[in-house]
Amino acid sequence: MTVKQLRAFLALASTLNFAEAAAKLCLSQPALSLLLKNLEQRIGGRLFNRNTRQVNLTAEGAAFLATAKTLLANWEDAEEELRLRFALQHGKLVLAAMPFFAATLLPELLGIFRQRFPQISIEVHDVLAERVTELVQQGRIELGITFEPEPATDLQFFPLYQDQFIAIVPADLVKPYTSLTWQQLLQHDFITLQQPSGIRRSVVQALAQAGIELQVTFEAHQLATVGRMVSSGLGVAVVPSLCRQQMQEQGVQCLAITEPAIIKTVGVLCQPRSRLSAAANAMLDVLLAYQHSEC
Amino acid sequence: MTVKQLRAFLALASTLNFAEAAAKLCLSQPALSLLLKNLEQRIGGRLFNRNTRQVNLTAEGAAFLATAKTLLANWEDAEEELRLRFALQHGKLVLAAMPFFAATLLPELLGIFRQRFPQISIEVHDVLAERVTELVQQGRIELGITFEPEPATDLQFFPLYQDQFIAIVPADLVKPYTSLTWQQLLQHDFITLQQPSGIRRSVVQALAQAGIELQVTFEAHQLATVGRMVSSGLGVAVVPSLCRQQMQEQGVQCLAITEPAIIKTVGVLCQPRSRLSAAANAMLDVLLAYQHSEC
DNA sequence: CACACTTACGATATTCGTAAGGATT
DNA sequence: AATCCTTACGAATATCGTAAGTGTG
Repeated sequence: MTVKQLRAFLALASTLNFAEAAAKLCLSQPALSLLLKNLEQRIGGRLFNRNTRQVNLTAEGAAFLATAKTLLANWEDAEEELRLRFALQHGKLVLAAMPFFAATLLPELLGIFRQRFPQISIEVHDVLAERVTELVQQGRIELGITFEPEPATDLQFFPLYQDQFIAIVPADLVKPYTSLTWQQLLQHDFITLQQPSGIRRSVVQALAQAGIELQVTFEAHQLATVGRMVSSGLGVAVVPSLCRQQMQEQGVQCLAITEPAIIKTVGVLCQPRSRLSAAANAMLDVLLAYQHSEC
Repeated sequence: MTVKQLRAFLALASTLNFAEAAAKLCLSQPALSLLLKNLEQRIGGRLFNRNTRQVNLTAEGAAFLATAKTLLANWEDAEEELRLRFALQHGKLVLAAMPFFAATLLPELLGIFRQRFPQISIEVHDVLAERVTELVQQGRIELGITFEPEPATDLQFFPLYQDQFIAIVPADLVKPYTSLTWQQLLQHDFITLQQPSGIRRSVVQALAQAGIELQVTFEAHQLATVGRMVSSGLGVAVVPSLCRQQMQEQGVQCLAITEPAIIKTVGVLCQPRSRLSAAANAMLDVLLAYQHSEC
């Protein structure tokens, strides 16, 4: 039984008229007639009762109709899914990254990838760490750059590097320190990102473990804003070390911070490599290559 | 995407060798090569990574493998089921019959059918004659065994036999009669089935035509009950001759009845043969064959 | 007699197998 | 050099569309 035959059956079942059905199938009406005749011969019985004046499903045809519909639907869905999979290889890669990463290291990495695979277009979702994980789990993106998550699902996590968070303080607050303790830092007003931020959660969790409760004076939605707030002398903040350059450009001072140090692993969350598209695999290679060059 | 292409993909995925896979498919090896090339072109990417020395699934091909297997399995299962249905090796037949018929002749006929077509399951609705007709008209059953209805609709009626109703009387009421007239019969208390019964309606109608009004003393819902009532000496009754054996087993006497004789045609009500399923057609043949053997 | 499905037949397109070509070990 | 996939090309097959045929209302 061929796909074409099944299409013919369904078209005729829906119209009960050879001419109409043939038009739907972009076939001449005799061609449809033959197609159906061959199908009926193959399965050993009539699917339609027909004379020159009317066409009707037989009992067997009616019983087969529902089956046939799902058969063809599954067939076409599978083909389309496969085609989409390859479409990624041909043209498009979708990934997500935490905003601070998307704004710092990612552009450079994308540049390297693009140089090697110029025919592949890339869509970047710069969304909060939690949302990155969600998108990967939902299969809406192939690669997500985020903090190391619980190793729960069947997803894989490839570490990229370990980020030791740094303190940023106003330039006029510079002292002979090369590093600060949290005790010293918290003598100043504290500025953080607003609630769902992965950076903020990391800080709060680490401090809680050290028995320190964080008092927040100012909150903002974007790191750039936090940087400006610090450079304006409103207070101090803590950010991933990856943001050092960006912060320094905004005129703040960066200092290591200890007791406790906050160290978070940043990496790539994705399906097992074998299930990734060729494009995603290539991108993952680029990301992990960066890691090695760093060592 | 054609069925043949999918078969080619699966064959090659299982062997990872063009020559072997081609042999499986009863094709030349270059033909398989072309088949796969066309498939890959159609879906826009490679399913196998191959050089002249080895063949391997791509990530996309591996992901598609499971899908492809179930696709083809479903396809072939559906086709086979349909084929079996036509070959009467599979399927279900739903029929209805008047209770007195369902309880007398029908089991024997079902046995004959089942012997010939053991793979077809049968659902019997033993319901009142009126309801039998309804079910056929509604298309909820394919065959209905009932009294000959008005020749109204587009349904067909195939007569099976003519039933001349008989009187049943208590054993102690036996007289030298071999038959009774209604006048003689109605000197005794009369027992019938309750109102919607087809048997009762037949009797009432026939008597009305002869100008006789029926006085009913006892009513019951099932023929077996009527039989017991008669054998207990409560009165007399009239039943289809088909019930003779069943009645005699209950210890009543059966006598022909005349003036008027009540003769009703019993047969099969159904759609025109061409609209029946193969199974229903076969059953109809069995039913009508019984008729001929009877003559 | 008109409409709608089927059959017939010639043209086109597809598929196939044989033979030659090319790449990898 | 041997093996195995790919490409080339002519032949067989299948499919299609036009036109004629058939049956039903």
